[in-house]
Amino acid sequence: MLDKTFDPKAVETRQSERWDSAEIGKPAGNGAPFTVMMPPPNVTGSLHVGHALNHTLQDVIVRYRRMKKDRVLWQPGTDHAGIATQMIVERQLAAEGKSRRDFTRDEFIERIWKWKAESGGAIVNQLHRLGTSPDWSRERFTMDEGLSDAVRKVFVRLYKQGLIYRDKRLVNWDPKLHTAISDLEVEAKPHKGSLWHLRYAIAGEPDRVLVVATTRPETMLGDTAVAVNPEDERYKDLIGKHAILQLVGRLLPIVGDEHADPETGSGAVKITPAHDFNDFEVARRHGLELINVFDSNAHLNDNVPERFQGMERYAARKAILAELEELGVIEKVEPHDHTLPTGDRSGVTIEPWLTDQWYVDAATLAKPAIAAVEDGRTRFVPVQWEKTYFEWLRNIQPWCISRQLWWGHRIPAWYGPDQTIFVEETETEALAAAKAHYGHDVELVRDNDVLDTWFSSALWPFSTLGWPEQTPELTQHYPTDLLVTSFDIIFFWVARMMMMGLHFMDDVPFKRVYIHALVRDEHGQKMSKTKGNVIDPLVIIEKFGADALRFTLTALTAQGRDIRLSEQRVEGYRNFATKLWNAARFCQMNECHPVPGFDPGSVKLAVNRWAVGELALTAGKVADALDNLRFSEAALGIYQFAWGTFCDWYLEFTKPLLAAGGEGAVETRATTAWLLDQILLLLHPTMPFLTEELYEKLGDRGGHLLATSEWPEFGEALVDAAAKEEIDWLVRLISAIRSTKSDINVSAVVPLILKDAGDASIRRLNDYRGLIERMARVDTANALGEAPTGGAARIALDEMTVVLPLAGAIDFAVESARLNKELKRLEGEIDRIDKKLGNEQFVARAPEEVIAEQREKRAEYAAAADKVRGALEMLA
RNA sequence: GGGCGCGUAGCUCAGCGGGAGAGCACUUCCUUGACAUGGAAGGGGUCACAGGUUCAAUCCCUGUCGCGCCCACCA
Repeated sequence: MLDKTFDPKAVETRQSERWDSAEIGKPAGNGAPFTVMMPPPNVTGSLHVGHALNHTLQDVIVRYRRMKKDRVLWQPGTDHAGIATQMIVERQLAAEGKSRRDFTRDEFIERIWKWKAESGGAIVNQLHRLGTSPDWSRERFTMDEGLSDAVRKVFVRLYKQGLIYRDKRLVNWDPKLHTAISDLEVEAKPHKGSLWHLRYAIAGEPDRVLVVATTRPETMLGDTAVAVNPEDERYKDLIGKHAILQLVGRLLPIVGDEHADPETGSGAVKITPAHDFNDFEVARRHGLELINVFDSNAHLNDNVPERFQGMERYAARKAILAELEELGVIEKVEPHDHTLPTGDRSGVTIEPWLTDQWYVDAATLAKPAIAAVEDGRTRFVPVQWEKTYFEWLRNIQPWCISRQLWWGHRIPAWYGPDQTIFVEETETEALAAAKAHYGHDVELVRDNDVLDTWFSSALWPFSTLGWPEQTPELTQHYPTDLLVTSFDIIFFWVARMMMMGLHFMDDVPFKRVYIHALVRDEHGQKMSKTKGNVIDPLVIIEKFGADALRFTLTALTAQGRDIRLSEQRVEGYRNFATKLWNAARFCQMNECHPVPGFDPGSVKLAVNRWAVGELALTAGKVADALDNLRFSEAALGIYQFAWGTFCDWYLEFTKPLLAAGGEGAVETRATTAWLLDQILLLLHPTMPFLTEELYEKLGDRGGHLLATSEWPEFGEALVDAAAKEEIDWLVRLISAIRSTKSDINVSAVVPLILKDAGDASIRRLNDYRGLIERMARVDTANALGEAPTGGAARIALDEMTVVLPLAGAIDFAVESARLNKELKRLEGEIDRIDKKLGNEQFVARAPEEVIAEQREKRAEYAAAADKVRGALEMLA
């Protein structure tokens, strides 16, 4: 016998172990391949609710496809997360009073690997708790040997194809982490700053001054020009002359450039080509000098007057403003709201800085990636994300892929004595190439930088399948079928996988991309550690069970809206698990055991024919929802059937049939067991633990659910229109009786029931209502043998048998309920029209005939309402 | 400055061209045997607002208001 309640903890541990030993994640069978690439979580990560959502959705689909007998591969793994991981270990060192610089590069990397071995796998274990079922035996890490090999090959090929190159240009420099970062890793943070208006003297024009506005006075030391708009009448004549930068005694050419907007500031703008992306372009156009004034810490370097050298950037600002003040050239200072570029990892303000870095020619790689979505080889769900994707790819900038870190894939480039670059997969090959180039052996120095983490993740869909080897997995599982991820990494990851996949595999990496919502906190804020508003899925699992969490996340996943997770919701769905558990318990107590070879098409009783038909419809609905990635629809569909149809109606209808015994009971037992089984199967993708446990306990099927069952598919054949009509009628009838609570009905019916019963246990009048409900069910169940005609029905309730002329009462109940409803609707309409006619705006703006029409409608409704009232009175 | 999305019951949210829904909360009742993590009944909604299209609009179109997010080099 099953326990009285479902105990998730015990079940989850046990079933997890069963699944692991059965290796349910391994691709099995000869079905069509179905492949899903797990977005590799950072090794530094710990399970947050976003992972929980992401992996639940994938697991739902993957389990569903396995039940459909596809050959499913769900490829798991973790990402080495360059900066994040290095930061963790550096923080550990800092706690010991050391820094990365106290170690050699190799020692430091050794230390990170050690950290990974000890605590890098936490997230994988946590995913286990959720019941996720990827093929753990194929788990990969972006820095493991095979994937690193793929990274080197890709880098070398792209370099030789001219799609990777080294360039000196402005990068986003993080002065705290001492590395370049890509545009995507820069966040614009709002900042309340000041705008300083400064007067510049003009060389040879003692009477003129030029006012220039800036938010960053400290960069003045690197100014090499002032730009004005060539169309700007105020300054046109100054073009070609020079402004005087008094601080350093430098002459700044005044150039005419479109970049200067006459509407903004004073219309004249200072040009600092080495520290501003726009100014850099201006300098290119006008051949201006570039003066770099910062070192890697964003402290002033030797290119500035000695008194400023070594100053931190904000200290320098103060010092410079003080001097300007003294010079009396500050025209005015305005408060100024703007945004500051901020490093997403370090949180410090990013400095545009002139360095040599490696770049990917993203614009070229983007073209096929755009085309593939345009022609539908890859589809986004929901489709509106395609717009975001296109927008970004069509305006894509070169991708800066080098990072001045130690943890990551070291760039396979070597420099000769004269700085000639040799890009090869190994040092040996580089040396050979150098020998060929120079004609003799030379010493090479390897590039110190590592690659952006996203470079290796971009290869994930084929590198994990064994590329560059032509493995059977690669042939069979690429392109993959589905990628499930959230919108915030469409650019970081999805777009780049598209580019790399198309370039190296000549096909899209995935046919569908499902973009799910972000899980937010109760205020709709993105959850983050710094805000301290994180809901820990492990705590939820502990409290309500993994199934309840999974079901909640699935039920809340509708398109186009973020998820605000509440614990109450999880609690509600935990109750659903309990409900189902108890339904199973009921089946067990009533000896409703699965009958081998049971044919749902063969049942005879109307109630059973109805139930199997409803189940078939539900199965179709759920499958359709899952096929189209409408997760909430799938979850709620099965919920509704299991609780609303099966528990609330079917089990109640059939209680008397079971009690009566005979052939009807035999058929009903078999049907009940079968229905419960089908519910378990339909629910399995969302609630794997509960369903697996019940499946195991309710029958001996010789193995776990995925191995020994199939997804229920019945088509329309099981739907018996006559049975459906009959039982639906009963359901409506009973509902109508229930909802008719007027004294007349209760008092009209109850005495009839009680006349011959005299049951001493019924004491209070309020009991009557419960009795009616019960009776109605007994009645209908008994009536199932013969078509309910609305005539006198036999009522059996325990030992008491009452014959009563229910028909009149029932008809009355139904009719009055209908009329009441109709009346309510009509009165609502009248109200609505009255409000409309009372609305000044409407009366003022609507044409005469529209108003007349409304008046007419009102009269019609009023007349109809009167009729209904009359009918109700007659009934009474 | 562009783009996307959202405003449906007290709260969190599904839904959608023809009967306004779920979970939780609330009110009343129910220890009869699957389940009080339950059962039954009920209250509560001009589906943000205003126009338009339609026989019919919460749903489609336009505008307004409010909210959120993404992208963007404006001193």
